Order: sequence, then structure tokens, then C-alpha cells
Amino acid sequence: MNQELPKKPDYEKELRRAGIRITRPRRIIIGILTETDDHPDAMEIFQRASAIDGSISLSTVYRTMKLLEGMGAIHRHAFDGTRARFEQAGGEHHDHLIDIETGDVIEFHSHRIEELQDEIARSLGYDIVHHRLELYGKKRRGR
Amino acid sequence: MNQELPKKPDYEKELRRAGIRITRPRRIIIGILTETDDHPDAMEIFQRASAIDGSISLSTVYRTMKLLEGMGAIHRHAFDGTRARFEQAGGEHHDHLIDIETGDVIEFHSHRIEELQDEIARSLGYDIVHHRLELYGKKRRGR
DNA sequence: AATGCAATTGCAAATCGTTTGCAATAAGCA
DNA sequence: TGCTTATTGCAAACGATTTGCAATTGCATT
Repeated sequence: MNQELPKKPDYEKELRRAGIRITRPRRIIIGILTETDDHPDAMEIFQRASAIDGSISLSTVYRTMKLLEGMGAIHRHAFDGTRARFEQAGGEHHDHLIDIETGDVIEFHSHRIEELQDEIARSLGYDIVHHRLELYGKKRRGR
Repeated sequence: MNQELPKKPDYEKELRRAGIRITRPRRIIIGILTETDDHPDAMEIFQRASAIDGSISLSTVYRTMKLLEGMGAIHRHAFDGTRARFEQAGGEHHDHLIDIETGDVIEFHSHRIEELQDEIARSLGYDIVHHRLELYGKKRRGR
């Protein structure tokens, strides 16, 4: 339930193929992204990167996120709260359950819900381009 | 499908009951909110209000939105894009389909989807506090 | 290994939406 | 009508993200 496919795509190769330079900051940021399995925001990525190379700037983190997002390598999420959070793409499509007390993000997927979404959109005369389904909850405690 | 219950609650009474003053700006903003059935953002509300009274400030619009949101009189939505959009509460709960080409918002509701959401959250050990389901699509044309 | 040039970086300043401090103004009870 | 306090408008502050620019660096070429 928790173990995503441990696919670690070779972004460097992809980047090079796209004629994009592999710089030290980018290598570090990509490394962080491929190793984590949570949904860090730009500041968190910046901090983790800074620990490896103190000269990396927040701007570069943002620019790299935009670059990777454009390549489809990561997804950007705007959960409640302010900063955007990122996750590497490549896994199965899924939605999110956010623990409003801890900020933890749990991934889930419901084929049935997606079917119903399509059905609804179709009945309204629309084709879904993308959707956003987020459940915000708190851990059921006791009992 | 389009006609919400045309309930126009007496916010002034509610406000007064809560010990909140009914000022000219507030009366105007509330009037705009109760008359519209779209999902305007703060700037749009500000502009419509300015047309009625040029001295109203954007700050007051924001402050009033926060006040009304706190009272549960309106809902704040953070659809894709930047500014928050508002709608008067009071109708049935519903989710939104956003036309990515025009920004139009269509409301819909699926009891079945909500059931499935609850089921999923429960199976993950959570209780849903609120959720967000947004479909982004484009009008199916031709055919 | 040295060269050259465009891509990339870090930094600081700029943006955008939204919030806030403050002195001036107005709501509504006495 | 007068008073006390909530509310307002304004400008400045904010937080996240983006951008201009000059300095640096990747890397394809010698």
C-alpha cells in the first residue's frame, strides 16, 4: 500500500536527450526528488539541497521544478495551505488524502470514482482534462 | 440542474445578531454576493462594488469575505489559477467542474462519489473533515 | 587540456494575491 | 446628539514564486 514501484528513471539521460544541461544544482535536486517518497515543497527541497551544496539558491530550485514539471517528470500539487508540493511522476495515477493535523499525504486510487467523474463530465458536455480529488481528514483515534 | 434554491438569507439580521455592524461597504458587498450566482474573486467583487460606491477598498472586500467565510455565509475556493473565488453558502453541497477555456464553473454533485470517498478514508483509518473535488475540462465540441 | 559561447546560476529586486498597522471615520446604543 | 468602539481606506508588509542581469559553468570544439 505504501510501496510505489521503485522505478528510478534516469532523468539525466532524458535531460541530455532534450538538450538540457546537467548542472551540479540540477543533479543534486533530481537526486533529492528521486530518493524521497514524500511530497516536499520548494523550501524543503531547497534545504535538503543546501545541506549538500550550500551555494544552491531557492530560485534554482523553483526553476528546476518548473523544468521537470514541463518534462512531465514531476507533478505539482496545491494542497490546502500555501506552498506547492511536488512529487515525482512516473507512478500510477493517484489522488491524495491529506492529514490535516500532520500534513502527511497518503496516496490512493479509485477506479470507480474516476469512472463516475467521466460520466458526470460527459453528461455535462465536457471532456475532463485533469482533475483534483483531495480528501482532508484526521486520523480516527481511539476505538 | 442550474437553479439553486433561490434562498436569499437575511445576512444583515445574522450579522447584527452576532454583534457585527452593518456598514455601507458590507451592505453593498453582501448585496453583490447574494445577487450573483457565479464564483467571483475578490477583484471582481471589488470592481462591482466600486461601481456602486467608488470609495470602497479592496482591503474591505477581503476583510468582508473573511468575515462572511467565518460565519459560514460563503465558501472560498482555490481553483487552479491564482485568486480565490467565492460563492454564497446555503445551497446543497456540491463540487465543481471548471471550464479551463472560459473559467466558467459548473456545479454538480454525486452522492455515489461521496460514499466512495468516505469508504476510502475509513479504510485508511481517517475521518474526512472536508474534501475537494474539481474536474477541469473543455467543452466537448463538434459531434 | 585550452577555447568559446550559450545555457544556467545566484542575487536582489519585482510580482501577485492577500493581509495588516494605523489614524481617520462611522455605527448604533445611551 | 454624543460617545465609544468597530470599521474603513491607505499604504506598507507579507509569503510564495518569478524575473532581470551580470557572473559562472557545461560541454561541444579545437
